[in-house]
Amino acid sequence: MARPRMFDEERALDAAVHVFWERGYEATSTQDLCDATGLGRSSIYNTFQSKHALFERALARYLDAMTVTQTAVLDDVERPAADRVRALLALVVEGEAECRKGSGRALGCLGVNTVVELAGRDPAAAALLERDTVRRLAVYRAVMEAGRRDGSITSSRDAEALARFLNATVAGLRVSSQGGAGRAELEAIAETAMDALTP
Amino acid sequence: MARPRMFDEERALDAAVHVFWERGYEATSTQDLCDATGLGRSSIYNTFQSKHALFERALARYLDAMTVTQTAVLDDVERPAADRVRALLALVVEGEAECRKGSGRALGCLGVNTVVELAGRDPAAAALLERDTVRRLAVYRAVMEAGRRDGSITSSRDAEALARFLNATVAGLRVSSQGGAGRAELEAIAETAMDALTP
DNA sequence: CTTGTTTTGTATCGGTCAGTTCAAAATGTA
DNA sequence: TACATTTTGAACTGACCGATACAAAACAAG
Repeated sequence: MARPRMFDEERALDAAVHVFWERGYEATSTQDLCDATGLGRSSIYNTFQSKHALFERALARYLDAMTVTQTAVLDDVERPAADRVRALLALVVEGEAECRKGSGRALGCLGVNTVVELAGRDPAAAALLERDTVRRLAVYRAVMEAGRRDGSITSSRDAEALARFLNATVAGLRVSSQGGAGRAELEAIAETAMDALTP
Repeated sequence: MARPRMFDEERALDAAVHVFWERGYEATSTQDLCDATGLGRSSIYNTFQSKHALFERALARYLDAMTVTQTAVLDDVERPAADRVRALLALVVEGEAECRKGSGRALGCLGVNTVVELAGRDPAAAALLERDTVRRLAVYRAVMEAGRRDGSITSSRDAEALARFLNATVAGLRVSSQGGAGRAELEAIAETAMDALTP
């Protein structure tokens, strides 16, 4: 029928995620996207319509993957809920330490980065982030309620507040990491945060 | 001797702070800076050398003002240290609620925003932020030690960890605010964070 | 008033931005 | 092999980027 694509759309999307993650939306040029994906300009625009549309798809893909990963850790019903929360924080710390060792600098979280860079003036990005935050807060709330039931989380605060606190703690870890904090410092933050859940 | 300036350099700097705060470094054009400050291009470049140099001065000015304000709250020796920490968090929450009511959206913190946007690839910005973080952590550490002495902070964690945790909490509040959290949610986060200090 | 010095507005610089155009290349089908 | 359809690469578009050139304007000192 027609000439077939010479590239895998999902692989290209992953490459785009990585560039946006490293450089942010504004600082990433379409040329950067061509270089990172290995695609020509025509293929990029033919497949993804515009830089902004590509960013939306990249962000959605990142948020989905991240939330799936986090949910897997938090839904492990074998362990006490507090342990699962600890595991989530460890995952974040590990992720930051990992990419710091790999590329020399911490990347933080594309979600957090985009909240800071774009949420205030890009309604499409804000909507994606808002939807993801709602979804993630629900998972956080559930694990807090489970923690109250299994006795591993003894805070008297309601699950909603604890979920918000966990969300803020993850963001705080990410920013601290980008600000230069090393693994030991991030672990200290995570452990201290746990004290608010199990005093 | 020569023609005098028709503008106040510090007022121009404040306008630049505001514009960088709202839009970030990359998304702010030199034209935006002209509009915000009311200066012509010549005056901007004649006074501040370059967009980047202007940003450095704006960032330094912001960080100084912010740290001075926070230090004033945390050094109020009349009150128990835990109350001072609570007051600091209230100040952050209040600041976010304020600018949300004013401009319709939360601005977060120029320091946090710059950590996220630039710290990884702009050594000059990273150095300013690093210097400020060290300075602020020292103040945080001092108030944690005071809290242990006056008995208002009962956590057994060392002051360094508590200071890092407070720093991360402030960043988490800022990001949560930019992500859409309202005053009540921010207050819940702040109160929950306090539980880690005075369990 | 002139002179020397600085600021200011305007016009402009080369470069890069996101995005388009278009013809050549590459396929499945007939 | 010839055709229809799509992808691909390269050249190109107008707009905007940060930064500069330069002369008119505005002052203080003499």
